[in-house]
Amino acid sequence: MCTFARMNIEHFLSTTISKVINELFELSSNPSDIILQKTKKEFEGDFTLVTFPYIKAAKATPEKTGELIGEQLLKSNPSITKFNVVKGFLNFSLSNDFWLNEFKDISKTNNYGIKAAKSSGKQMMLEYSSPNTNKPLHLGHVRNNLLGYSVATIMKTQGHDVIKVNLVNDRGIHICKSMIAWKLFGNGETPQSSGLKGDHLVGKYYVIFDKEYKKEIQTLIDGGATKEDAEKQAPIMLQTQEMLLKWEASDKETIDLWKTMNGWVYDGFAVSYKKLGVDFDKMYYESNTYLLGKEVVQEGLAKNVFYKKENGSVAIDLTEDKLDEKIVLRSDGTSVYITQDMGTAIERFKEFPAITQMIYTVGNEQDYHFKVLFKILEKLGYSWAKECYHLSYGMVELPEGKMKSREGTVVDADDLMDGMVATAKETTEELGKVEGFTQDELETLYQTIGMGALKYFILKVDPKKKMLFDPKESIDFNGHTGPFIQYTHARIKSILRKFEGKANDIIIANDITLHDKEKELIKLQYDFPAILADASNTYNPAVVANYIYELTKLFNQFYNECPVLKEENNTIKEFRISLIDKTSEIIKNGMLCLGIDVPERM
RNA sequence: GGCUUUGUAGUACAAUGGAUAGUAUUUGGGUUUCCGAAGCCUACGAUCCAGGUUCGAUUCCUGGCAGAGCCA
Repeated sequence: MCTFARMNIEHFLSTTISKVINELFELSSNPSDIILQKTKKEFEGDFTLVTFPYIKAAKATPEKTGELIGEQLLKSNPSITKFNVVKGFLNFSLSNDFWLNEFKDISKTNNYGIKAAKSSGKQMMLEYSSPNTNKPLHLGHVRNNLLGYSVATIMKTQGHDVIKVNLVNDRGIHICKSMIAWKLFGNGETPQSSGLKGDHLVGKYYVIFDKEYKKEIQTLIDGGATKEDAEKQAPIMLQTQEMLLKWEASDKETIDLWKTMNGWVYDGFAVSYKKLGVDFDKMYYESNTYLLGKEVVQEGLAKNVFYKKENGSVAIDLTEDKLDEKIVLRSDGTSVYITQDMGTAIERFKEFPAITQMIYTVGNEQDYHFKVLFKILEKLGYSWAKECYHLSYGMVELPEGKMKSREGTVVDADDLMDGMVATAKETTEELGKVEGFTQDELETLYQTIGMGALKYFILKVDPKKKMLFDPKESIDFNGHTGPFIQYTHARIKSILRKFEGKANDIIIANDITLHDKEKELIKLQYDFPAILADASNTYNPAVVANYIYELTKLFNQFYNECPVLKEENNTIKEFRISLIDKTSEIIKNGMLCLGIDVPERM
């Protein structure tokens, strides 16, 4: 019964309760109708049943109804030892032995809560990062990368085979802007000659383009041109458009420059990705995929899903679906973004026929775009369209509002990460607890703590919501933060190191009376698998982040009240060692789901 | 202008339609001869406004107000 109960405490309680209320009140409820919740801390009990829904059938007050059900529960299941009623809430407790047995099962399970790799038989593809090769990564990309990586990791804990992919936007007019500016003003500057990181170097010329473009526009306006004309006629813009045409015509010189500059960017990105700790199973490049989708337009026309307009462009009418008309092919025959997205999706499902989900990690500014994309795919008759999901996340805002690259208000990813690591170093040195670390270990530690702070700060927020980042106020290392959790993990490991024996070898005794905090820890540990499943189903790392914080905080409370190494009763001491050993494992695995490492010492 | 979305302590974040709305930070107080004080304990402080549905609304619906995004 124990194993069964461990997997399904709620289920077995619901079954019991359903039976009880059916008998008492002549109802015909199913276990799935029973709404159970965890009892709030302020009240005594483990689980709570809200009795308001049954007062009519019971023909009694909420209090009386709770009493009736509670009495019956006590009789029907020996694991239920007591109950209390507060208004319409029936709180009941499970026995000491029940929870102790619960922990025995948990402690025996290696990597508790995490399913074996690829055990679910489901394969899915998750796209994230998707940078442009005309500028370095900034804070917005950081959120995207951390979110995508974390969701992929969380889904892997459910036994899914997750293919992480990156679709690099490596072509187009914006790429040509950097190229033109470099050609005109670069004097042959390279990452080697200037010591600038490749992506930053290219980004620099993107900014130079913009400045020059504005200057030329102003000159034209001063010469009497309208703003609109000036924007079209600025020489540097004409040159850029010419360059794009040359690129599309595979002009050798243009392609060579493009390859060279993109190469610089990729070298730069590789460094940033490594610092971020993210990786990909497959790279896609828009220069290879941008022509995809044109056949799909023909297909759509043949199926009468698309129609030709008078000016020759091709469109789809989505007004019935509360969306607008969408152009899928311009009158000049060139495709738009959504055309290549359609083509790319179709290609991917051909290439990976087994995938059951296609997840796009893209900011919420593209909500409409993805609604349209998925709807079009559905109308074209692709059955997998319903398996496409837009993992939409909110913008990262600064105190003064949105980041704007042209106004120089972006928070650069590399600067941010370096700053965090430097702060970690300062703080660690101030606290001075790192005797015996080698220089390499110290560098790793600063990296771990600094990145832990940054990653946790970003991932603890619900992805759907926008979040605020104030560069002037450095990210905290105390309280609800990554370093707090890392520190707690290090403390536990310190205790375990001092324990003369192996936590794994401990056989937990049967006659232990649990301390309140011990019981709470077991109850919270029990939740871990459900937390991971929930986070996976809702694509939400914040669920894991907040859970791990709760667990960590609870451990600290426990540790404050219950001695471990100093406990004189050996049975209790060993139980506690086992309890904190499991706690540290869950903290570690939970943090790994967020892409955060936890140190053994800090 | 149309569509989407968000409004919770000074600040930043939580809360399957449920109990006295949690947590961090800030500020005040306490805590270390004792397993790691980046800790623990304690105090102060909030649901944008007006209706509606419900036994019960931060949550769902309608209308305002404010911010953000998308589309022209």
